[in-house]
Amino acid sequence: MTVRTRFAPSPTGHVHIGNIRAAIFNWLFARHEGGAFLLRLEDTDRERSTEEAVRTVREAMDWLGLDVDEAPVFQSRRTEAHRAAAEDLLARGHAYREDKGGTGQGEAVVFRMPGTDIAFRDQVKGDLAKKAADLKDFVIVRSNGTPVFHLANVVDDIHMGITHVIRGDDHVENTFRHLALYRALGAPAPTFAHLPMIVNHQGKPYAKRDGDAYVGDFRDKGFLPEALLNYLALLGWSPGDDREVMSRAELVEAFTLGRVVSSPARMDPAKLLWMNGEHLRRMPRDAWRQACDRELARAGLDGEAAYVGRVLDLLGDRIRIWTDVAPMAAPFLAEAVTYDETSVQKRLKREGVAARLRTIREAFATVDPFEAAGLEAALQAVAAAAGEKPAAFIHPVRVAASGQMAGPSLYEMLEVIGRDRVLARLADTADRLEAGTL
RNA sequence: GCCCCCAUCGUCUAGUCUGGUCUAGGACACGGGCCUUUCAAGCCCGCGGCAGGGGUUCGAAUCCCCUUGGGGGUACCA
Repeated sequence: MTVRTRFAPSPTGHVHIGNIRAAIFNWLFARHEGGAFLLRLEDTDRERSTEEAVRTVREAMDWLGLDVDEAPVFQSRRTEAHRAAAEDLLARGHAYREDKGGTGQGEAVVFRMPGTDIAFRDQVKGDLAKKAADLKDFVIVRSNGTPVFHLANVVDDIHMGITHVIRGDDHVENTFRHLALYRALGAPAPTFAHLPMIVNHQGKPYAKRDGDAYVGDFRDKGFLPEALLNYLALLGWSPGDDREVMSRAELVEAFTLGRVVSSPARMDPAKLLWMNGEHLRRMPRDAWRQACDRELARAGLDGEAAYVGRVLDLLGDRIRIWTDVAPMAAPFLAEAVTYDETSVQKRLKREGVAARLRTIREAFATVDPFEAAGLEAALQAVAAAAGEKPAAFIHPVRVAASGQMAGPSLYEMLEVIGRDRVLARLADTADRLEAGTL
């Protein structure tokens, strides 16, 4: 039998990473098994379900590369099938009508639990069982005629031919009811796998309004989809060997439900960032370049292609996330320097720095060609003549020329920034230091 | 309250099913060193864990029980 899995979100807003991880595991399993991965929008809550939200879900999936094999099923269009199933259950004595809870709003359709213990083997958690006494009858169609989640979910999974239900473990209790429903409906039950929850950086469960938790936010913050996919796949699953940085293909190849862990995992932004850097470094050079150019354009920075290429080469591995590109490249592409406050405090606001900047400016002015080797020699000579350590010049020069105390090799950086701008910045910084306007 | 699930370094995990090869391995983070007169990358070193208590056994991270802690469920929500 061909494997068929599905992701069944209710499109009520953003997709947070707990949800998308369920989609990722369903997708990985389907791809690993050579099966199909489907999407069902559980949009029966008409108040909160919007087209906008549906688009958000699909964008998040597209971005992560979770391709769907068949047209998505909209649960709201399957209401008749749900009601028909309820009628069938009623007709065969598996359900009854009752004003449960005495709402006075009419009678709901209530499913009759079989009165037997129910057990199943969860692919992640192992054998799970529930006593008949702990299993109560439940409403499947409200008194206003709308189907309840449990009914709709099961009827649609049967309709879609789902063979493996892979979902969050907040659904384990529901599974006993769903199993009873499958049996009453005369359909074979799928295999179940319940994924442990994932909690945020503070160790709290992801709530509806949890900043930082939406898939779109990760894209906006400059993460690579491959990195998020890889990181999330490793939250609750491991390949069994020491591999961590894995490509999409490697993940698909290695994924099995048996290796999913059963305890909850905490999101670690630091490790995600590290992983992003790893994937960035493995990117094909031209794609990397294109993405960098896009980042620069977005920040309103540009330059002649070859020159930008030189700058980017200089930055290289220092870029760990797309949002690093613009601020790191700015000293090379923007006319005005943006001074980093900490760097200014630490390297410029020191005794004698202004004077040293003027001295080194004089020396640099005579360096021709304005290249790394000559600049280094000049700086060494100036330091020696002044009886100071090179560092006394190196650090202030770096901040004066780039605004930051971190960056590429100093002399190469100066060479790329160019004579005119370097000399101007050294003079300007000395002026501002003396005027106290820095 | 009742029912269910979970528990290895700060974090993610390997190891648990099929007790010994585990004086518990890897990764991120952190500390130190090399490199670099910055930062990043790379390399080396270090720090750090089987929640607690009882059993079973020649032997337990691995099996059993209890406790504690965390999570989920207990809707005419999904």
